[in-house]
Amino acid sequence: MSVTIKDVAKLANVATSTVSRVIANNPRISDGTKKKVRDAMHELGYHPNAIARSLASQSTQSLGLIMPRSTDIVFQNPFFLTLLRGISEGAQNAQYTLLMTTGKSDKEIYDGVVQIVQGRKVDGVILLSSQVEDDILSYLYKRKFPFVLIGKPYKYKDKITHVDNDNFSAANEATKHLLTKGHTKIAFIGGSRKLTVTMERLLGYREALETADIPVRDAYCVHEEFLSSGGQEAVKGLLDLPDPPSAMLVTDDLMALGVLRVCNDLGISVPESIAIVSFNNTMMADMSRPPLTSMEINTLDLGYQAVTSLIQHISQPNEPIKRVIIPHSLVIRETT
Amino acid sequence: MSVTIKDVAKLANVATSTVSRVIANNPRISDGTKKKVRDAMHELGYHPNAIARSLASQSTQSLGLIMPRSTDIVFQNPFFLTLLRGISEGAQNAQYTLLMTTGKSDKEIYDGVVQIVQGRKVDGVILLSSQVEDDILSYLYKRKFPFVLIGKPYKYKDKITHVDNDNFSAANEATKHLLTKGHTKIAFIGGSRKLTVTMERLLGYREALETADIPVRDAYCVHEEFLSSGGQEAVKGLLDLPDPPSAMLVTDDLMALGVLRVCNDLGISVPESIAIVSFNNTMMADMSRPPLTSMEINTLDLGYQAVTSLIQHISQPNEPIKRVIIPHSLVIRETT
DNA sequence: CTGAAAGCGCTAACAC
DNA sequence: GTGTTAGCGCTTTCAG
Repeated sequence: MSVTIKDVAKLANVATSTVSRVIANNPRISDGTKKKVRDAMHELGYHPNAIARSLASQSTQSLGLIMPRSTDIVFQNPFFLTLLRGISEGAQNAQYTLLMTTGKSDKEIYDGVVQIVQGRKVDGVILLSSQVEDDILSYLYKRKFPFVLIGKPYKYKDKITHVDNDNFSAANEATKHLLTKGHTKIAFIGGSRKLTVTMERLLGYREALETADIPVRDAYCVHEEFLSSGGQEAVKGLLDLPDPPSAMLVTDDLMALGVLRVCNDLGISVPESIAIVSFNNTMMADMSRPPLTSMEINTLDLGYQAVTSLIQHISQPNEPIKRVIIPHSLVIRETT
Repeated sequence: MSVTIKDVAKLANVATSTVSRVIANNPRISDGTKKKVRDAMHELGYHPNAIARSLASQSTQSLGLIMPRSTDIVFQNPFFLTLLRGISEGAQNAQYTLLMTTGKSDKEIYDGVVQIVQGRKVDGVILLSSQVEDDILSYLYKRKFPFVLIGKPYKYKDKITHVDNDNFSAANEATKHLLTKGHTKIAFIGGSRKLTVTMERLLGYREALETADIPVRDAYCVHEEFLSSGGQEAVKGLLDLPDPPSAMLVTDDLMALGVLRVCNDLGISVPESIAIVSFNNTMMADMSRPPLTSMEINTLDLGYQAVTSLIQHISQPNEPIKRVIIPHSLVIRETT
């Protein structure tokens, strides 16, 4: 097999425990032996076995990444790529590696989580987005396993470290932007009703309308997947209405792109006939024709802060639960 | 601590080795004891510790994912997201989990690799793209560590399992497409010259021109990063030429989008004044205005086949080295 | 400041 | 079929 701590100990004429201490850079070891041991390591090309270390020290220097939605969907959205970039930067900075589990069905995903959590393959877990009834979240919470949620928990709000935007306000402001543009018939195209983020944004949207004394119409609120096709479906339904909306609040750029495409195909001019405000402000918002007015939610930060909070939570489990709110800002382009 | 194999053994009145065998579903165990042990596991809520298993069995059921380019760049390109989807599907199907290491500098990335490889955190590694002189590739090759390359190795071609497109032919066909459209002044906008994929495509491009008796001009060949900004830089330089090209072969959609943007800003009509053929056929090719003619390289398959090959290579190390070529096809849209 | 020795939780010969 | 036992490679008391 490969070279172990024993070989190093033998060559350096010390005990294995001393070698171990040198690896951990224990200050109680004299500089002399430190050098001796390090030389031996070099000579043998020694590199510590992380697995053995993990077993003995009960820590892995890995973080789990859980996507509680089918990978089919998540992996098609550039939003996720940016989030991943933020997460990976944070992990890299703290010398953690990332372990991903994925799955197509809820069961597959859940089993994957159990495997890495109970299998102790990770020191903590990042949960991307939460549902109203979230099995995985409950599982982690009950086991008291360190985790951070990107999004807002439905239950145990002040018992779960989470990183989120103020989605109520963001949607509220986005809707108001549309109102100031003179729109009164504003539709809401959101993701699944099971997601807390969707519900938050829906509330923000409703509040804006109510404040403006505009009745909220159920027919104007549709829910689809965060895909271009989702946006297409949604807008088709809305345009078929006897009294179609003149503006739409779309909670994802990819969906908005679908909306835009349908409008384009139907010869509906944007923003003249239909105004659109979108969410996430991904690269696509800037690239589309016309460029999308989109809510910047600072996705990169969302990911980065999530890892940072998680690592802090792991190293100081007794610190109080943290809640980080990432700022948002509307980027106005040409669809409004 | 949590419940271990010993607790199960005690409750079921068997030896730990028996429990271990039940976990591995060893056929030599009688159905009776199997049931007895499983019941005990259930009762205690036992779940095997993956780390301990790994240490004892010298296998982790994890695969490493190495991005040999700065994450800043990779994580901005939707191409990568699709690749990741393919990889993750393959891994999931085979019950492997994915471990990602990233880094900003070459050194960071290299150190990350050493850490997971020598640290034995993974059973094998997927290397995304290769450079002409590739330290990481050499390292893995010399250590005889199981890995698969997505792309073409510069050295040891038939000693390294790799999954790739026929990039020479792909670029060749793309160029010929432009030639048949009547273009003779065709530029090449590619990625870094260090990447084998760039060099392959450049060769395919040159061969097409030479066959058509068109001299290859060095000024027409530019190399930039796979970013929108890279495309913008490139096209600006080309348009400043005394005799600017009328068509461009761009080896990435994101770059092509940058090209398109500059053309748009300058009032240059596409495809009338400048024709563009791009590569990768990501979602963006379809979304851009005008939609990009782009080379479909079946990115999802590229990722999926890579994992499959790697897993096979791990389980049967003595099988011959495999080389998988994923087909390509030009998707003609409105930029040519 | 350093060494001896007991484990971390599991697997895999080797017995019987 | 099942138990005994010796590790996997490292960390961490406890001595000294």
